[in-house]
Amino acid sequence: MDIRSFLAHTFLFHSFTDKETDLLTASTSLKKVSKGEQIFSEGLEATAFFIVVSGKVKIYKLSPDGKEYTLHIHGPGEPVAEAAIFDSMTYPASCTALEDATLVRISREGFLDLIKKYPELSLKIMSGYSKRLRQFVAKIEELTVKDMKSRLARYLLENSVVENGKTVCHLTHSKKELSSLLGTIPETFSRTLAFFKQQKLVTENDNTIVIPDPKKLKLFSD
Amino acid sequence: MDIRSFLAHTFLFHSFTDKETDLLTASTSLKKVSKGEQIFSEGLEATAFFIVVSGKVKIYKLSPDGKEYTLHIHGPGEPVAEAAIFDSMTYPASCTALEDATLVRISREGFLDLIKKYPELSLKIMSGYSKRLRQFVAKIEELTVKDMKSRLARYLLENSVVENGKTVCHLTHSKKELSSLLGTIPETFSRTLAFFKQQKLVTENDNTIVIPDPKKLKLFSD
DNA sequence: CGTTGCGTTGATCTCTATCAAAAAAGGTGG
DNA sequence: CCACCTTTTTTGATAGAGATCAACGCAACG
Repeated sequence: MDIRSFLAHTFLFHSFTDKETDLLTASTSLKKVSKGEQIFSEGLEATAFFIVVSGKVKIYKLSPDGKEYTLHIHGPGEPVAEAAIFDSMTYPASCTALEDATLVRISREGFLDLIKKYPELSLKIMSGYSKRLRQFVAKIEELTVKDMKSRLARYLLENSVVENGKTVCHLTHSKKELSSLLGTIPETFSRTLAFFKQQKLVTENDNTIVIPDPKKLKLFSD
Repeated sequence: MDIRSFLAHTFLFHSFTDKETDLLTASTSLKKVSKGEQIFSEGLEATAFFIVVSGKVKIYKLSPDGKEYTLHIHGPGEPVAEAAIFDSMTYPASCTALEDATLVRISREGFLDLIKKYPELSLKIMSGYSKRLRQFVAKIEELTVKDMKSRLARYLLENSVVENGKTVCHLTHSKKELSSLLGTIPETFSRTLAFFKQQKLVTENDNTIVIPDPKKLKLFSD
C-alpha cells in the first residue's frame, strides 16, 4: 500500500497538489493493528491522528463505573481523532480496532508545522470538510423526501445517458442491491418500477431502462 | 452590546490577542432580527457567516413540495454557516430566527484574510467542522432508523443527564421544533411521547422528562 | 433434475402523515 | 386581573405508502 496515493484520495486532502501531498506524507507512517488492539487511550497526549485505510475502529469512553460507551465507529477513508489535534492536547476518548485494521498515522507536530508554513493548506482542508458537509445535507434531504416514486425517478434520471437520441439508464447493480441503495426492499422497488412501466413512462430491455419522455418522468421526482 | 468583547469570549476567537480581535472586529457588524425573520436563504451567495449572541436560530431546508425540515438549532456563542464560506460560495440551507435574536455578522472576505494571517484560527474552524460532521453522521443514523419510537427513545437517552440519582432529559426546544428535528410532525411526536408515558417509561414535569428505568426505554431504541 | 437465489405479484397489516377540532398555554390591551 | 386572541399541544378519525409474509416463475448451476 502506498500512503501517498491513499492520502491523495481522502476527502480531507484530495485537493492537495502533488508537492503538498509529498510534504504531508513525510509526517506519516503506516500502523497495522489486530482486532481488539488499542490505538490510543483517553487522557493521553494527542501526538497524532489517524485515517482508517481498512478495517474498522471504535471510539469509546469508559464511564466512572467501568462500563464502556461506544461513541463512533469509523471505517475506511474516515479520519480519527483529528478534532483532538485541532483543539486540544489530549485524546478525549479511547480507540481500539474492531477488526484487523490498518491506519495512516499523521503526527501532530508534522501536521501543525505544515499548516503554519502553508496556510493555503488549511483552506483546502476546510473546503474538503465543507464539501463533505454538503454531501451529508444532500443525503439527509434524500432520506427526508421519502416517496418511493420520487426517489426512483430521480435515480433513473440522474444515472441516465443519451444514446442515439434516446435517454436510457443502464442498471449497473442487481435490483436487489438497487432497492437497498434507494432505501427500500426488492418488492417495493419492483412495484414502483412496474408502476412506471404501466404508465408508459419507461420501458425495460435487458437491464436497460429506456425513458421516452424524461420531462414527464421528472414530474414524479418531486 | 460591544461586539469586540463578545468576540473575545467566543470559542472561535477567545485566544486572540487584543490586536487580533481589533482586526477581526473591523470586519463585523451587528444584526438584530425578530422572531421568524429570515437570516439567509439556501442558494444565495454566502457573503458572511454569523455568531449567535442571543436568541436561537434554526437551519432548515425546504423539500420540493414545500415542507421544511430542521437540520440544526443554534444558540448563543455558536457559529452559524461558517461551513459555507470556504467552497461553493452559496448557503446550503436556510436560516430563520426562532426567537428575537442578535447575531454578529462576519464578512467572508474579512474572515478569509484573517485566516491567511493567523493559521491557528483555521485549526479551530477545522475542529468545529469535524464536530459538525459527526453530528450529521449521527443525524443520518437517526433518520435511517425509521421507527418513531426508536428515534424518540434514542433522543431522550442521548440528551439525558443524571440529577440526584434520576435520569432526566430537559427539553430545550419547543415540542414543535423537536418534532422537526426528529423528522416528524407535532401530532406524531405528541402521540409517541404519550405512549411512553402510558407505558410508564417516562414521566413529564414542566418540560423535563424523567426516565425511571433507562434500560427499559433503551429496548425501544432499536 | 433438484436446489438455490432473484424478481415479480398478491394479500395484509403497521406506521405515520393528514385533516379536523378541542384543550392548554402565552401573550396583549384594557 | 380579566377578556381576547394567537400559538402550541393534544386527541380523534381516516387514508395512503410501504413493509411484511407468502407464493410462484425463472434462470443458473451442480
